[in-house]
Amino acid sequence: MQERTFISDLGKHVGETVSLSGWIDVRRDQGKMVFFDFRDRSGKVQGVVLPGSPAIDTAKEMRVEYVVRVEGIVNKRPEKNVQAGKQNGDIELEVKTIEVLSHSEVLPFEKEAELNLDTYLDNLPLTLRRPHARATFKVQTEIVKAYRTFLDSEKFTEFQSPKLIGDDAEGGANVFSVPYFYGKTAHLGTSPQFYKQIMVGVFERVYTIGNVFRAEKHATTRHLNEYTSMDAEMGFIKDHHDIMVLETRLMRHITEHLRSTCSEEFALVGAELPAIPEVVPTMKLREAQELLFKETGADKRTEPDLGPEDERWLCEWAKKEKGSDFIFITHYPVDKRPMYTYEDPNDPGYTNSFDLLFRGVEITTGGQRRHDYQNLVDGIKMKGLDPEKFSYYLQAFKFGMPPHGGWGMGLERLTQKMLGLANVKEATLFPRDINRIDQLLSGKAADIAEE
RNA sequence: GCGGGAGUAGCUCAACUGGUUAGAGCGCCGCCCUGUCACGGCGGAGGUUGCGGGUUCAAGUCCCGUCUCUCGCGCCA
Repeated sequence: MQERTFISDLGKHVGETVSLSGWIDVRRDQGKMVFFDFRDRSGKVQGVVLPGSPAIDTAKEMRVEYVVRVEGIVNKRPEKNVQAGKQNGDIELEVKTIEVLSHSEVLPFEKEAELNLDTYLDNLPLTLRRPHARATFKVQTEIVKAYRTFLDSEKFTEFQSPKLIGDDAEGGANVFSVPYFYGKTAHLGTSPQFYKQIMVGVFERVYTIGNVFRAEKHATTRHLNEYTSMDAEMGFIKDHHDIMVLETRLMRHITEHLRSTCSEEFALVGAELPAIPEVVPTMKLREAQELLFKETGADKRTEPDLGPEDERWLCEWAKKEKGSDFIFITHYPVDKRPMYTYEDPNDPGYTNSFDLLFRGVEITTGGQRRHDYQNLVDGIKMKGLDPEKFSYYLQAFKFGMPPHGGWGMGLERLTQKMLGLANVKEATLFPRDINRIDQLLSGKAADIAEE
């Protein structure tokens, strides 16, 4: 049996007999002869089964998505049949034998057409094979790769954080519970926050990429009940600006990495790489609200946070006025941020924290943390929480914790906005939402069990 | 949880103010086609208009209820 040749390599084998393995992407039956587009992980090529070919009877039976092993001769195409600008547009495979490795039922949707989100999600095992989805997740893979490469080069240490958490010490209601041993209840982690801070005491600079879980019944284009959080935390900072500078460099690195690895995918999806200057526009929350008031008349100056509409407006402003798809908003009020957030000594009541907005949506929250033990205990008490419940976490701070800070970044949101996808679920392989937990059963949670 | 929009063939959609037998494109099946590349031509199958009730001579269309999807808000990444 011939060794497998990948479709992208066929150009090097003109005149030779080769064997390729893959899927039937398109079938064009001409009667006496049949054309196919074959697809494997490396690309596509046209195959032609000529009238006298021993494969002609089999060819008539072939259907889209059949998995086949094909032997044939790689031929240059006649001049008039060359398809300029198309992969393998100058060659084709003259098919001699077709071996069916697997049959396929008829697809329940149109292969190339736009699909409703519902149809797309209900058919993920198939719809993920579509070029648009493949491009999306190729880009996502490269984002993660670039994230790692950059932080590794900055001497960060990657670690794995637990997903089963003993108690929801912060008291949020939005956690999933799971039965644990001896009648205890565990929870699915909503953030690796405490662990990464503890790890600063170990390695100074750490990052972790992992899934987190939010039991919120939200129904928006930017929320998921399970998402991938790309966290980082670093010691020996002066304040939150050190973190913002590093994150800016990181985003520039990711952008350049995508430029060199994913230009085809961006073209296919119709997206543009982000514009990111060396210095990303930055303003305090109150400055942003003033600007909003001055420019639009919308008075949000007493609000403790920005609404989605405000975030979209600020991003448009940053793009138009500063040529940036990104904007940092800093100094959220103390009572709007978690108990570990560092209060700005020069701006009491406000924190050394920031959000990074990208194309209209928050992709990052970050900031400087309270590193002094007593200061952190005060922060916990100020939130009306019980320091006793944080004793495990607090140990790290009793024994010398450097000034530090970090960020959490939503991978799916970043991917969504990079590619201009309408819904974050399109940037998630197997998204979990209020109804969709697993397609292995009948598809919708509501069908599986009543609450 | 609250507020919009939507649900018609396998998919994407159409059906003006209620009015014959609910249509189209794609897909599917059959026949024809030796250069197609989203092949083409001819023919065909396929519908309890989400579900339940109501108004009416007459309901895909109007009303009530219900389920589902989707978008926005809250919360957040």
